[in-house]
Amino acid sequence: MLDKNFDPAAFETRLYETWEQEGAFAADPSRNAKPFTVMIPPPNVTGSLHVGHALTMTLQDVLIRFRRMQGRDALWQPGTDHAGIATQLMVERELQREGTTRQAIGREAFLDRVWQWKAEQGSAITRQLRRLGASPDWSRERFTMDDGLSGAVRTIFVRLFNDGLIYRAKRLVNWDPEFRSALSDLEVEMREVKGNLWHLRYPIEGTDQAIIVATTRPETMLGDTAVAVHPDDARYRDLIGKTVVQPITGRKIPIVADAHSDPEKGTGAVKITPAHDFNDFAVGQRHNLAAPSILDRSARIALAEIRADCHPADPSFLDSLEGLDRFAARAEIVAHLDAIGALDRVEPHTHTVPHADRSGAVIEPLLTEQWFCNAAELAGPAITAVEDGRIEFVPKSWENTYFAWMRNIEPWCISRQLWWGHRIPAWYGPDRTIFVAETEADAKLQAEEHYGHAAALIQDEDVLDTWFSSALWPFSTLGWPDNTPELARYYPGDVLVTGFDIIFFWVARMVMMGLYVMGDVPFRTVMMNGLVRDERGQKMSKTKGNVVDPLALIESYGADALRYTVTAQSGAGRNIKLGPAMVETNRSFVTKLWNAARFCAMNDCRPDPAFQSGHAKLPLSRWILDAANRAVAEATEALDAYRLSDYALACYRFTWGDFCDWFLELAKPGLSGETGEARELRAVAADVLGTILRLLHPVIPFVTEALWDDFGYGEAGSLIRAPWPDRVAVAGAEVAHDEVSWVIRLISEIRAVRGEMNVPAASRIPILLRDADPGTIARAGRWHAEIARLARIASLEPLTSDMPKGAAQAIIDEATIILPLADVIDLAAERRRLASTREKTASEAEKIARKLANQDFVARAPEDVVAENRDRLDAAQAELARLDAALSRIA
RNA sequence: GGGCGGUUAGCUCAGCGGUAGAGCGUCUCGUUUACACCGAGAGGGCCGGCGGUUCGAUCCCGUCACCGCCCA
Repeated sequence: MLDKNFDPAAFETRLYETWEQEGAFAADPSRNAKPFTVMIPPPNVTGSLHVGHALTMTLQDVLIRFRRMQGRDALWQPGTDHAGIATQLMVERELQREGTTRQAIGREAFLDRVWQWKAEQGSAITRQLRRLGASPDWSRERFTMDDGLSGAVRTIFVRLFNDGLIYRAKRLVNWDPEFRSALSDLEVEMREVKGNLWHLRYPIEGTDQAIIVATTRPETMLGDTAVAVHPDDARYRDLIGKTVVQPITGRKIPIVADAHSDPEKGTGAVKITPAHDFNDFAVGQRHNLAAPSILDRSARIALAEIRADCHPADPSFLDSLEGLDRFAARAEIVAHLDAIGALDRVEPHTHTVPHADRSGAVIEPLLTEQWFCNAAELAGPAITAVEDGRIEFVPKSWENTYFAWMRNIEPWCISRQLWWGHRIPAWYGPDRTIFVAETEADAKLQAEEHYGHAAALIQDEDVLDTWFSSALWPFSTLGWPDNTPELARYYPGDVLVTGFDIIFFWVARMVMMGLYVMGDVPFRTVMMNGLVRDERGQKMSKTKGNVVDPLALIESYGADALRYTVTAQSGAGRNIKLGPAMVETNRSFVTKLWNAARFCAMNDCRPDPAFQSGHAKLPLSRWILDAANRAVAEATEALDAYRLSDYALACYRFTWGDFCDWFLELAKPGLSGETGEARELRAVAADVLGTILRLLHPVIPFVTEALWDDFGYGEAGSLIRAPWPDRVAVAGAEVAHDEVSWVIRLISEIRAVRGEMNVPAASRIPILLRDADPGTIARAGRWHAEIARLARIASLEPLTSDMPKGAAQAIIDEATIILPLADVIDLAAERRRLASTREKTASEAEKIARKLANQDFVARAPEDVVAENRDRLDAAQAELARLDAALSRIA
């Protein structure tokens, strides 16, 4: 006997271990089956499961379990990403607590510590994925720093370098001064910050005039090499070409005309600091300006590069700035300018400031030598692949975002000044000649050839952007560059599921690398999932304190309830709102299924291998089997089209609305006993329950597998591999459908009238049918017991004598249902009820009549639409007549 | 400033040329061979505004408003 409620804690771990131990998640390249491949977007190894993971991983698991049941050789490739910055930060913090630093212990010892950390704590997220019920092939788990994957990184770096697609250059990059590393554009987050617009007076040489420039970053003025005005700005036309004297450094700099300067903003004149601003850098290039840096790698003032050109009025002030933090320097400079009368005014100003998305530090554009990847070149084929449909986005509108970014892609800065990551396979000779090779030995050979003798080489200190290795994931995990059976079979994959927030990190770069290395796209479909928000639609954040912990939700309501909730909420690509209340609500569906099964078990509805659903005879059997067919079709179509919420809802409707509310209720009395009919009903109940369990397994794997086992549909833990249900031809489905639908409508009508007339639930009333066809009367006779029970009536017979006094009436098709309620009926209320129904029907009829009276409609609308409206008008008018008759009877 | 998406029942969302839907919430009734994490019933909508196309518009087009996101 099953417990009254499903207790997830009692099943989840055990079932999961059974699956995993029996190899149920494993792909098998030797199997003769079509593969279905999903590459997990590898979560950060430092991460722990958040609701975003819960969403995207659930959706992937639904897809993979569905295809696995369809008999596909399903590979869901799991693993984690070494997350250079995040992981290094984690371990550095540990060291800090121990009172040491990575510099103090050295690179090698530090890397040992990171690996140690990874061994001890790097599997949190994979453990948590197990709690969620995710079913990737753990035996193939990979880590981006594994030997094989690291080898792939080196091989591809060398190949790209030799093809001229990777190069070293001194360019302005996004610099994280806290972390002291370059970052890519994508790792920078623009945040709105309240600041000031400082209006500064720059004297014009040889006059007593000054030009007022507006800036949000006064400290960078030390590196100014020009002032720019708009060429069409009449206010400044005469000043173009003149020289101004930078108030602190005394450097003489030109006023240049450049369209970068916006006449509407500030004063229309801006100072140009090429080494500390991306726009200014471009202006500098157009006007051949020098680009001296005035900040070091920790964003402290460094005067070395400007010393030579300085003629400060106050040298001691300038000297006092050396080594100051940029924000301290800002305060000093503003105060000094104010003191010397160079501060015109200060205007509060909100502007966007780049921040490092990991460390949170304000990004400093800094001129440094870095490795770059020519992304524009790689983007070409990646754009074509989406244009010509080799890759499709779901929903399609995301393709625009992809195109927009890809068509304006900037060189990708791939070097990071970190220790944890793939060390760049480049070595420098004594004269800084670069030798790029997969191994140091190769590099030495190259150097020997180059110099004519052996030379001492020093390897580049830097490592690669983590996303460089992630971009190779779809093939590096399959053994590339070796020609493994896995690579041949599982590349390209079928679908990549991910949030739109990493469309550029993941999708774009994997497509570029896949095409470059493999000559083929990495996946056919990109399914975008939305962002998870809290119950009020707010973005979750630690500072807001509205973060929902999926593990706590699993703890409280079970993994199935969480999985069902996120799946049902996940419209294609839209944001989903999630909170405990929603999961709690959806848990009731899991409970409902559990209880329906419990009821079946109590009535001995067990799977009967001899039963053939196609041979069912009872209309009720045929009706539910036919409805099951429709549910199977709907669910399958929805899954095929990646409409996972439609899939979840279709299963819900069928299970709750058809199976529980009507089939089980109508079948109840007929289930017991040893008649053939009872046996058939039990077999049908078990058969349909089996279909439901299979349909729902991808989304709620635990409860379905527990029931599968309990009912003996298959061996313990075998639902995960059970075949996906197919439609089964049901004899007489249409007739059964008409018949049972009529019964349902009749019961519903009677219930509605009872409800509105406040007939006590306990009172069993007789029902009469007026004007009913013989067929209807026969039907009513066949279903008498069921109707009597569910509509709580005493009898159901055709009206043969006079109309009883004080009766409520309702219309069903040609017949009028009569509920004699002489004692209890409120005639006025009944008249109101009938009149209101009449009103609705009349207005409906009038609307259709008006439509049909329109000659244009009749002439131009498709014939079937016109015919349909004629039918509807006939029906409405007939019903109207019956309602009028009913009304006149109680007038 | 450029682009994308949204605006449908109190809430969350489906629908997307031809009869406006679901779940939750609300109200009423209810212990009847599973389930109160339940059952039965009811109420609730000028489908954001204004134009246009069409025989017909929640749906297509234009425009405006508001909201969200991305890129400058």
